Amino acid sequence: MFPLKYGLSETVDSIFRRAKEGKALFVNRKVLTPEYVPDKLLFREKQLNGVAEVLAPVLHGSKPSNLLLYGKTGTGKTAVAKYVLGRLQTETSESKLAVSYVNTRIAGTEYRTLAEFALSLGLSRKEIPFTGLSIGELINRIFERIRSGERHVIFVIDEIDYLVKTHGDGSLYEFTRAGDRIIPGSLSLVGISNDLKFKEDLDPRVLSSLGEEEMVFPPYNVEELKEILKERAAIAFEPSSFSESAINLCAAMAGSEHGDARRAVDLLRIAGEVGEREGLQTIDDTCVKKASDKMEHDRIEEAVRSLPLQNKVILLAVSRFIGGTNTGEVYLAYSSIVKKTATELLTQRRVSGILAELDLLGLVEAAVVSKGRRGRTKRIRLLLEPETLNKILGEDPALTGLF
DNA sequence: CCTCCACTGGAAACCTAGGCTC
DNA sequence: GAGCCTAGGTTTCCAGTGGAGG
Repeated sequence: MFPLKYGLSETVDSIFRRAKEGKALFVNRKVLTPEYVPDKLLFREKQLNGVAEVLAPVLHGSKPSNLLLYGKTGTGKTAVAKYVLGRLQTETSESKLAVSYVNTRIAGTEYRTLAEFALSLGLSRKEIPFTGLSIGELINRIFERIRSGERHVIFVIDEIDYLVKTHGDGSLYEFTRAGDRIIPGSLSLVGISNDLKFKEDLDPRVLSSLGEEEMVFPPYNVEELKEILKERAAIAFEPSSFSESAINLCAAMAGSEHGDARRAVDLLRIAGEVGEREGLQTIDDTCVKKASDKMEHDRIEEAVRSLPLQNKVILLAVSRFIGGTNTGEVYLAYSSIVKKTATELLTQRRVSGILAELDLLGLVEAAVVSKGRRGRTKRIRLLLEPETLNKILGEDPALTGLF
């Protein structure tokens, strides 16, 4: 085998040894991932039946009403939609039904949302290029596809509020009045929204059509979260490898946010990973607390890493001020850093905008304050450790010279 | 009560990189 | 190849503003 040349191998060995000796806690880790849709969804019977009732007409060949699902994150909207659609597809083996699911925030733009929809209808990459088509042309191709296939299409638009907020409701308008243009096929929309107020941004004509049927998903309470987690934990983990109080803590932490089941499940999974890594026999409260810290830490690291170069430089400029500063000072610092890189200098207007974006990501706190005679500005404070920031920014080849 | 600072944030126009049709 | 389209990031321009100091 390999000679033990490096001191490091000691640790690698001990990690492996610990992993071998330590009991595996997971039997089925997948059960605790966000993609998993359980066989039965607890505390959502009403919503399940409601969605099924609305979509059922498609089984005898008529167009179901459009449907809107509301509720905060982790209240089971997506799970319910996917569950019902899955069942629907097994009920109808024939090719007359097509079901598409797109998350607009993951797709990113209106065009990419529609392109993804088109691809899922069987249009090829050649017919749907990355760019170049107008939205109108894209919609034409989608409609033509539905019409010629004589299919009943159910299009689930997840995070529809994001689409409307960032790109308006133009394409929704087209969809809701497709009507004659796609006969003998049909198109039904299922919109999923985290934002209860997003209806205000909709054209009234779109709203009346899209909201033919509506359904609200209330947050889970702590007791319900406990039940959900117990159910999942029983499948995911070895028997008696988790403490009841760890489950309760996961439920309580997620419940205190806003009854977010996704967060509760993530928390439990990561707690399990922590326990396994430390070679523990059971998952306890400490694992959960560590998992919670780790999630926050990972989220921040990933957010910084995936930032565009300019945003990184601005973040670096912010980090030069301990205890807070304002837009003007950040801009000055930013200007002098930019000179040392191969980057273009942005205007203060743009930097101000980027600072607002960084605030939205939770990397920086940028609150607008008035300092009376001395004007109005944003009070800016870095929300992560400068050392963490330097470490991550140091990985960027375009910035290495600065450290 | 008034002024006036240091910006904010909306709007529109511009630029680049891609692709369409004819 | 000309003339059109898109997304997405940016610049330019500018009216608007909360409140400390006068």
